[in-house]
Amino acid sequence: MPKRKISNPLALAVLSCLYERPMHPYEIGMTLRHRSKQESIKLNYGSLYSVVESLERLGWIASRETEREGRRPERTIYELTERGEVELFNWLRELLAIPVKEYTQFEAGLSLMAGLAPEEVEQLLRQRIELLTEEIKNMKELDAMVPEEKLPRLFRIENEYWQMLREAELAWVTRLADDIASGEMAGVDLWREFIAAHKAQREGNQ
Amino acid sequence: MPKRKISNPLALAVLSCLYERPMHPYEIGMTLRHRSKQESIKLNYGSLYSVVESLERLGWIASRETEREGRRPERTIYELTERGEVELFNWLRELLAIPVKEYTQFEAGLSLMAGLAPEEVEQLLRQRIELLTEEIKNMKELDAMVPEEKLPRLFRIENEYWQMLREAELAWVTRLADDIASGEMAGVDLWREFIAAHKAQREGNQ
DNA sequence: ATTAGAATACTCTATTCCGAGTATTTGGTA
DNA sequence: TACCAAATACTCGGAATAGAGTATTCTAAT
Repeated sequence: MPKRKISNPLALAVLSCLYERPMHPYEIGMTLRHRSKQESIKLNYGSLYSVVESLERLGWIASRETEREGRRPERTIYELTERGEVELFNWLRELLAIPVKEYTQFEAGLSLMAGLAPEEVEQLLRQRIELLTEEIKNMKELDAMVPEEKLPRLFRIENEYWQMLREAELAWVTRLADDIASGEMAGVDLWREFIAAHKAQREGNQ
Repeated sequence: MPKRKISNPLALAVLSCLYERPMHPYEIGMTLRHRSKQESIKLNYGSLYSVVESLERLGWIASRETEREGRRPERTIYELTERGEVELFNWLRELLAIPVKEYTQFEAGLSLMAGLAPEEVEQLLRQRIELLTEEIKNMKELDAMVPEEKLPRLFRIENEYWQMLREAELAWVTRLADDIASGEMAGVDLWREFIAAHKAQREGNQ
């Protein structure tokens, strides 16, 4: 798959807002905030304006008019072009249908965790378990505060996804911590010795 | 938590290589490739060199010597400073212990999927299911090719994590697709009507 | 009547990031 | 022995990003 012309998901959110009706960038930002989309699509104003500029350059959106109220800064109102509409839906289809590899911080940590002693890794994972547990609890509480009639499942599906991922992670990390502690993970002794030897060697060199 | 001075995980990988012994950047890159770390930490040469520069500016690594073999380009060999060693381990601890929110492409897609008709979403999710199934199968096959004695669990833990996440996603997406198809997800009719109405309105406007 | 603070609506700049490109050398093969 | 692909070791420039900063206006309390 050839790389997208523009890849920041914020641009997709912009297109999707303009599909509803023409807006100026700040209004787009507010709309996304009110719908809590900024929890699944990173929104900051610097990016918003540069993304809008890119979309205009690509001809996916066009500025319809600029207006001003009182002496407030001018606002440029954009609308979706036909081209933009096509791209919006194709992009959305691609995101839903095609899994892509993404790099996470935790994955990076895991891939280098062999540099820390097993006991310490276990303790760090225990801390993660606590934090994850709390985070999940909070998410569920927040979720429960808004009834289904107010906000149907369709509009919190990204939340459901995120919760599910965190729960899966929690279960896995718990197992891993236990396996390290119990020695169920083979080679923990070698690991410990290796760390000790390495540390000694480094200290010797100084 | 105050934002890190340098946040690209590639920098962490660099530090961790230099903890073993002094190297030049290209060698760091090769080391990471040979250990398949580029599957969990995005590696490209542009970033590698700029990250090394940043680390030197921060004083976490220092250039020890520059040498050349034959008429090949010069290579600068870097070593970890004491400060760098401290930062390496603190960073690693943080990554393991503290969960951070990360934005994924799929999440973005989910949060805007209401713009597509339910039938189409279902079909797209089915496609995702197929691709995920295949990806998981491939990962497992690749994994099975190297025996545990050759590469202990400790060194493929990031793989195990990734596989687990994909499997969790697969199960969840399958349920979601089924719920949309069966009408188990409440409000699918409203959703369908809403899309049709919106489309009609847009066409009317043109 | 005044003023603090939130909201409005961006703009600017400093990094960071990434892909493509470059120039040499080595190794294998025809 | 001539040649080509792969490996070596980067460099460069442009695009993307993030966060802080700016200037105005509205609101609500003192």
